[in-house]
Amino acid sequence: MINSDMSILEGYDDRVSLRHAALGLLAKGPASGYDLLKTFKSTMHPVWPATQSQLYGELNKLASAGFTTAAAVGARGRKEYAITDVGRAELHRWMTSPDEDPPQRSAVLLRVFLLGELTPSEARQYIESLRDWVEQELRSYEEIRDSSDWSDNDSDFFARVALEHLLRAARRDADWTKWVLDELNRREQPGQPASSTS
Amino acid sequence: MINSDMSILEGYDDRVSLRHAALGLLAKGPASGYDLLKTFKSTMHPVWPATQSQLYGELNKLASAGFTTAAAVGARGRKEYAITDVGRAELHRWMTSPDEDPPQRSAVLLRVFLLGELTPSEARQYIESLRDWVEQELRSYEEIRDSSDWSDNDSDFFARVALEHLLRAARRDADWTKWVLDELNRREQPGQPASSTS
DNA sequence: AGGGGCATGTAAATGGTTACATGATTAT
DNA sequence: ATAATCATGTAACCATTTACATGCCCCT
Repeated sequence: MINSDMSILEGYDDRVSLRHAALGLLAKGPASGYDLLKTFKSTMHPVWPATQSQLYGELNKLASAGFTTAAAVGARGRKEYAITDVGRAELHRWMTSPDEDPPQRSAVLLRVFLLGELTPSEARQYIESLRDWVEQELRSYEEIRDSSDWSDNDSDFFARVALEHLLRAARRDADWTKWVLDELNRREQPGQPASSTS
Repeated sequence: MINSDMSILEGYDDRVSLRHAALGLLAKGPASGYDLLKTFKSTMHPVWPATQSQLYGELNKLASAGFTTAAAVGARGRKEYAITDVGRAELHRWMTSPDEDPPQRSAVLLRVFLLGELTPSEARQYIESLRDWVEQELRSYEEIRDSSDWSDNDSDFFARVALEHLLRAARRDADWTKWVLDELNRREQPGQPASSTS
């Protein structure tokens, strides 16, 4: 009744995602805005960062929509939220319909695309600092991997799978920056023919 | 006078980037909104997509800010924009200060992180369709690589470098989905011990 | 004459960021 | 006491998306 027709079909916006990030975390267990905020600033940061302001707003909307219940109010005005059946249904709907995820934008790629507007030396410097940055990022993910104990439950397993994605992305980016620097060298060498990069 | 102090220091927002995408394209040569729109829908799409509405608005702001001049008005009200010296300075400033790029969000990674909320079969299906999707993406980038003739000028070179990034990212994502499917199989095999994924 | 492509614009809604603001509780 | 931490909220601004709106030029 309540769950299947109207509440989902009206006023929804498929493109939203902090909604689903919060809902997803609440699916793992009840929590307050303050609790969730800590998760968004740590674990979730490389996946779906959120500010305090936005999170509290979204949690209120989630409750108004019936996706969560603002359960007990604890000390210091703490509001603990729990996901409802309607909320689980909405989460499930979103998880299984990745059709229109928000478009990806990359400031890094944009800069790379425009690197011809800088001097060769500036362009090289940009790639070099990018390399340093992604290597640092890689090390930080490796540290997370090595300092956590990953058990075999679903939650840890999929967190590990997500981390593996981040690790591989950082490795590839580091390799790519080195490849770019090689290509830049090759272009600057006068006698050398340019390679045709398979 | 006009260029150095006020126009740049007031009302700017370092996080903006469609501004810089448009400015960057205009740095390669004068163009109209309509011209740029075609570029945003093709070449720029995997880098920094933009809608018609947003682009026209931004072009007007760019002109008001003195970063471009709305040069000759041609047939059918066509406005051709050209970058100014102030505009080049602003582009340069942005290109060499990547400090605070907008934070990255990945709906894919978010779903992966929450995959424990689906049944094993649904989770597997999600990864499988992701694999199909990224493989298709990879093929489309390969086609661009193979059907263009990349000359040695800066513009082509850096476009090729950006494309290489997209190619490697797609390959990496495809490999990663296959790794995830292997891990899922391993978890479902009863007698087999789970691998500890280096 | 009429259709298709060229060409620009505006309005409303939403998501995200920054900054501001307030108060309660716990530990020192 | 008072500082740190817990805990939530609001207001203003900006970027982005969707939908609506308009008109000109060229070809057949």
